[in-house]
Amino acid sequence: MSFIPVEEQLAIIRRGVEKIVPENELATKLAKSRETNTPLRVKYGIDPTGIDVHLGHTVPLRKIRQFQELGHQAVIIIGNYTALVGDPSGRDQARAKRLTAEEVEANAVDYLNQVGKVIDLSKAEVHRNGDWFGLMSFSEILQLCGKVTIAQLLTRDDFAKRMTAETPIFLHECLYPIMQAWDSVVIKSDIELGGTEQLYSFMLARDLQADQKLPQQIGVMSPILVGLDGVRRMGKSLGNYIGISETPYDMMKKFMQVPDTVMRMYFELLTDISLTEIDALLAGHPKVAKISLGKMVIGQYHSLSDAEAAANRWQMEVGEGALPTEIPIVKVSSSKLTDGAIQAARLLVDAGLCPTTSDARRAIAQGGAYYGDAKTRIETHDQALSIVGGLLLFVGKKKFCRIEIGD
RNA sequence: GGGGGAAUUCCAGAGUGGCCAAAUGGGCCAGACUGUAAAUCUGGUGGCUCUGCCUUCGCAGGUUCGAAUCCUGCUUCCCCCA
Repeated sequence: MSFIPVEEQLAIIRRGVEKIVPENELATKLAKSRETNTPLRVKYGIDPTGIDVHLGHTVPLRKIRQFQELGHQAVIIIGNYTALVGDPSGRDQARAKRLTAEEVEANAVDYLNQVGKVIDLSKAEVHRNGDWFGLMSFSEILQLCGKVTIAQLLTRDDFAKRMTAETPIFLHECLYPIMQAWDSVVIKSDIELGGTEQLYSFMLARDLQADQKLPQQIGVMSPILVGLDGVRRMGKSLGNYIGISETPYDMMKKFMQVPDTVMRMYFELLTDISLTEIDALLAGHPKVAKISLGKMVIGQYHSLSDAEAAANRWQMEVGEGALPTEIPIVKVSSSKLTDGAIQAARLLVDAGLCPTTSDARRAIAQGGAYYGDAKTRIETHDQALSIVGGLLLFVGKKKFCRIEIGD
């Protein structure tokens, strides 16, 4: 395997990367790797705490794939032990729930399946950090802890914030960055990928590597991908994410909801097109650009034709107000009908479109409820609706169903 | 071990005896506008057999004609000192 020139590698690596520390060492490492024909070991750690891999995760994962394509060695760390602590990064509270070892392992397997959609797992090394942490004796742990001072830990941004805010920091959380850094020592990483919030751990890893007389890793940090709200980071708990296992159409709908302002970031971090092409797209109509964005990303996880179809369907159903192609059918018992009809508010609840009668009344009172293929507005909550073969019901733009009579 | 503070409707956060289903902001929902973006405007945001009724302000009791507000006990959480 021969490597392409350092400058070319750098250009690829720098794309969509917020910070490389220390920047100047990267070229040196790449040059040395090229001279000696030795792939760099590129580390990425994930804690198997959840199961849905979303686009936010794919940012560093895509970067790994780029490294793989450049001929370097991907090293994935499954943080089955760090997961027992919970990453304190970006959290102002300690994680409420602690996972059991079994849950963590099940998640890990699931995670790898999904990660395999982005990177080439057949060429990657996969380690579980429990493989080494599980074997450590208490005295070894003490020795490890002896390398870091509390003052150093407190310089970490999120700990500092929590100190100021007078929220608790638990002792085991302090171990998190140390564990993460130790992973780098064990697997002898040359480069570690992650979000910008990982800076502290990345630097700590350098210290520990130096302490062990190992070459020091370089941190390559991606910006945090913001979620659908365009403000907060994409995350499961915030419900503002696009999962890579979602259907093409669901993904498309979500892409179209994204604020215009984040399109550039999405293009840069989630697609491979050149910066010039991005500028060209953004110069055109934002809606067109957004559709292209959606298609490009969806195409990475589904077929291009599926992506195309999803875009067309969106245009039809949302852009042109056509009836949805997939309408869930809800059966309503005939025993609830009086002369083949039923009160509107009650029907909305029975159909599952509204959680409570009060909610249904509200929807109707505000003109957000419709019925029939022509989407006639329901006027009053006690309006009697005759149920004939497959009556359509809508509440707002997003909730709808077709009613069938059943017993 | 000692001292102090706090628990309110999705979140933050007012409310210290009746005018409280509970201010305000955020979020969310619906409507208008639109490119189902943003911005803006309007309305809504405990439940119900809905001009009224019922259940809510950590839990359990109590005082009062009347309690989110007062008292007692309990639980949980935070901070400080050691």
